[in-house]
Amino acid sequence: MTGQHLFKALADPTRRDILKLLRSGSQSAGDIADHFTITKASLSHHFNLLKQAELVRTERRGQHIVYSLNTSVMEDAATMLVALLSPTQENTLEDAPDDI
Amino acid sequence: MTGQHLFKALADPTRRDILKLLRSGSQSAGDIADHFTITKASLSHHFNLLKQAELVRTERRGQHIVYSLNTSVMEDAATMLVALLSPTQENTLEDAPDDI
DNA sequence: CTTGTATTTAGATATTTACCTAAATATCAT
DNA sequence: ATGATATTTAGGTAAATATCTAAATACAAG
Repeated sequence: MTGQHLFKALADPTRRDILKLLRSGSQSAGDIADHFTITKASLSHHFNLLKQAELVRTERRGQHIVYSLNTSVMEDAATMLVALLSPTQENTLEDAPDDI
Repeated sequence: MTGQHLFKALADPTRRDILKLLRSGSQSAGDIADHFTITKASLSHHFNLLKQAELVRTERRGQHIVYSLNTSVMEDAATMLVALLSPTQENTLEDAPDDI
């Protein structure tokens, strides 16, 4: 996992709002759309990016397609973030060469 | 901490590479630039976005400007990510933190 | 105070992205 | 099969972003 898809998916406020919505339970694309002012076509585009990042899963139920959080990716994401930002023990700013 | 700036900053591969570099210690803008093929001007733009997200700090040392990770933001970021993706039983969109 | 080095800012361009409308696909109900 | 509903795909546009070159700023050393 490169993080490319993940962080890109998280970079958009609409997509983060979709994720927030889904925290309270799975919803169909149409139900999700009721919470937004943009068109369903635009939302579908966002759904695609969220799926690409594996942040959500889909399941068809008759006419509806139900979106739900893929919670298993959450730990990976948090781990990735920590890994990205955790400094190694040596070398902090204070240790930087004082080459003034 | 806005989340908007954070995830946007993390969405770009060059900026993530800058952060990875800084994990092993603070470096000046020029030293960082040696690891990339893009111009220093372009990198400066990326530095600005990383600063805006409070992912890095700067300190002037003579002619150099030394960049270092802002590690204090790391826990906030991880917490934010977990909050965004953790399902809840009763939360609605209104209950969700706005600033994620 | 002038010259050299380090970094940023300004202005321009190419690519990417978010959004829209319209059309296509999939399922359900009659 | 026909019509209605739900969702996605296609095609196009406007805004945002990454990048470049050139110019400006900040500091150090002579």
